[in-house]
Amino acid sequence: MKLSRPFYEQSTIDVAKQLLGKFLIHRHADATLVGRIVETEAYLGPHDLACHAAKGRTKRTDVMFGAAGHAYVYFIYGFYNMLNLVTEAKDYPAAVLIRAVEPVRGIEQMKQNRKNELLHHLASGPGKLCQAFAIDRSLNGADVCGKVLYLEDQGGSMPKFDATPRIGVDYAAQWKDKPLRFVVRDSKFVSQR
DNA sequence: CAAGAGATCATCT
DNA sequence: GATGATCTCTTGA
Repeated sequence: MKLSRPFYEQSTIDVAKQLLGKFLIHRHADATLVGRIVETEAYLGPHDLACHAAKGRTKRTDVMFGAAGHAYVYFIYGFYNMLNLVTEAKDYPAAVLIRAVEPVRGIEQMKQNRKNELLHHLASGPGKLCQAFAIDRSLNGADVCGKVLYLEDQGGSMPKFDATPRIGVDYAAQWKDKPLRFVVRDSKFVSQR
């Protein structure tokens, strides 16, 4: 069952937790790429110093201020794209970063995209995931309740997970230690280093 | 195995 | 002109 807009309109932390175990699907060219989400991070809004929107509304963060259920894709370090899902109400800038998935379908295509044969190196990090799933800034602002890029609940209970501080946000003062990163317990497909 | 550097660019000051 | 929600490779022990 495809996740619809109201799912993304919930509180960002709830969305981040509930996304664990859901399936990310990208219908791209000939291939359908599918992965099971095993790691997410919540970026809570304008007061969260680790959230890009803490610096205000700019061209880059504009999508986060829009309606829930859209993709916020941005480019960083000159190399990598990051995939986020916009949450909460319109004009409230919050999002969930998808950090890692377990490859399920389209694995051959992912290996080609990544130029890497090892299953647990295909999408075990936000930059790798976008490479494997052929996600770039052309998808920024895309509706994830549509037909190209979307998420599915395929049943089953929510996996057991741990909450830890977010990665790479040491600059965020008192926000850097908040347990807003959620990882599926015992998954081999979470981000590595 | 851990640590460090380099790659490379959109965005903001 | 600086910097970052990263990854890979190289180095050294």
